[in-house]
Amino acid sequence: YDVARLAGVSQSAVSRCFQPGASASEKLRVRVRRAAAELGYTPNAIARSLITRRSNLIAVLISNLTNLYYPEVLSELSAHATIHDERILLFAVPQESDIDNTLDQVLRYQVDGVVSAVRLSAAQLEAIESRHIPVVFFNRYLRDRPVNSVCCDQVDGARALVTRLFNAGHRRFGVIAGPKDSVVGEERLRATVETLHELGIRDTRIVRGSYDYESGARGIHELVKTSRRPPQVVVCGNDVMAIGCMDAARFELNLPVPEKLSVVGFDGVGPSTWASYQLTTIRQPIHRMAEAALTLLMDRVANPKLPAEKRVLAGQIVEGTSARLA
Amino acid sequence: YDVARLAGVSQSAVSRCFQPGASASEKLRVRVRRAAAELGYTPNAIARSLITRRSNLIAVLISNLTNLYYPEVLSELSAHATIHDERILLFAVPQESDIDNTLDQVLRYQVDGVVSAVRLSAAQLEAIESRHIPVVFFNRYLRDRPVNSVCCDQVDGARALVTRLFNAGHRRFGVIAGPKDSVVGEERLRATVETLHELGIRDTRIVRGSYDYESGARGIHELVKTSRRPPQVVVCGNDVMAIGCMDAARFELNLPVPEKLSVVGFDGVGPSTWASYQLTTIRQPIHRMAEAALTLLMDRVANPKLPAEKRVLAGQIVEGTSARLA
DNA sequence: GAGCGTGTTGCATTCGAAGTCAATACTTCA
DNA sequence: TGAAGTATTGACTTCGAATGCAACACGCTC
Repeated sequence: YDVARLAGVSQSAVSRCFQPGASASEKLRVRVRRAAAELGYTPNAIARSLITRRSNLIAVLISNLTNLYYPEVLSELSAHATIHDERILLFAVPQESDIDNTLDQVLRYQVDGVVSAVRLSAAQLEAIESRHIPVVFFNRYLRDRPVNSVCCDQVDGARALVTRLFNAGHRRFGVIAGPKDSVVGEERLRATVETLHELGIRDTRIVRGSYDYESGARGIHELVKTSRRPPQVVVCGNDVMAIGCMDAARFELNLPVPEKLSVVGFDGVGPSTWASYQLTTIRQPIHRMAEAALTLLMDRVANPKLPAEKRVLAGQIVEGTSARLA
Repeated sequence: YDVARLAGVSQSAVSRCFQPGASASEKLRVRVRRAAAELGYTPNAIARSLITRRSNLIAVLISNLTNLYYPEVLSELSAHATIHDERILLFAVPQESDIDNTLDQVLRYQVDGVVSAVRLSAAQLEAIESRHIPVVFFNRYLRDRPVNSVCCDQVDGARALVTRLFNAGHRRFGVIAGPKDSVVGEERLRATVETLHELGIRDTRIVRGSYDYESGARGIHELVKTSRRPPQVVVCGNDVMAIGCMDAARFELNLPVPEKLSVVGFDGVGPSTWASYQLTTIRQPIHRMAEAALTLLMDRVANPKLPAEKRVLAGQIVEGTSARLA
């Protein structure tokens, strides 16, 4: 401010010129703005947030950026953060193990809020919230504790999809599930298995993957190898595994999709619509989810006493050609 | 600090306990640390950077996160930033138009440096550097001005690849190039065309795309439609367009790849290795490039007087099955 | 023209941490 | 034991901006 002060005539009242609500005459505003422009002055957000106690920074915790799904999430989060005049402090957590170090950094930067697409323990969550920093989980939550979260509905979509697959005549189901530590993944798995039970199908084979292409390919190999007859349909924990599964089925196992094998996925990422796959999947309304996450967060910034809230948005079945649904 | 001060006995000397180089007795350190732990104290990075004039924040400017290539870049940048004890302030620029607003925010946050994967005008660059904030371009640079940048070599890779395609017997070439504002894209286009000229091929058809799947598909349609005979090989400006091109050729134009049409791309993104594509491409050493970018940047933070430097890393040809190279 | 209300502006303080300098405490050696 | 030297510590200032409060100016009414 010194600069502008010397340039113009007044002093730290320059501050008011850069704030909409402050009382400052139009004359002063013009003069100050001109001086600021001349000296190339830019307000210092760091200093401002020191006194304001608002950094306009939101920490986004994401695990694996190469996962196709997360970049879309990040992109949407960024867009909505901008709307709320917040900047994104990105933490790409390499290993679940060093989350504690990451969280330490999050706290140091006095962020206004945290959007976490990675798993946090109750203790870790508590460490953040005890600083009165609101946290919103993205497609995650904690079982034994109310938390703010935005999720895509797993259950309804899975039930509907499985039922349609059943009605189309499929009887031998296989599942390539995600890792056990994914709460939504487990929910989806459970919904699938339960629905099959209700339909009278009990011998569903389940293998685990890690949400990447290779584990989808490994998964279908395993399913084929360990059963007398290959499955007629494979329900995959996400699109990327479904794609890996399709490729392996077609090119390595001689199981044309969808003639001999139906494959369905989950997420609705970009490549699922590519002509080679045309995946039948459940698309997450990422745009809406990001919007909800930011709104939830900013509401809690404005009013910290709001109770925890979980918003569940419905996924939408996208009918591709990777599964016979007729 | 108040907290720790009240808890322990001393006052702002607590600061020294959290710095390695400061003089503080072991006894004090222990006592302070215990008090800090008890009160859940975390140093305030904002306040620190106000006096230190180091925010430990690096702005990363990225245009289109859904582009497959950029998430990998971002992931690597993040990893290397952590090594240098820097955090990433992410700016996903939606439109080239409002870069100025974005840059204004960058300046407000007193970032230590900027990594830009988006196009900046000379004036915009000047606006940043006049604040003594070093800038490193990622796969971009300015023609008429020396700037720090890390690029993947376009020319050598393109020449080698085109020559091999020629030697394999291809004569009718098509190009699906990127948009004109991409400096590296233009360089690659030029290298391709020049090499073809030297090989005696002058009637290469060129169409423009926008680096996404659809424009790859549109591109091959256009190439086929506007020539008497379809090209034997298509050189695409990036992998995603190459994939779009392959799918359209196979499923819409009845041009099996690689039997009737060879396709090559550029980048080496994850999906290029998927069994459906097995793209022949030039892989960018993203890990090394990110490392170089951060090193370049941090060197300039430590010593602002270092001259501009451009680091060009060689791309590596990945031989898939999408092109006959024999 | 005095009194009053409203709108501007300046002064001084505050945020949390770092660093300077001076004042101690402690160590070592003669 | 005392002097010199070193290690540790505290008081105070600084960074840049925001804000409460006081001071001031202006316009209005009676």
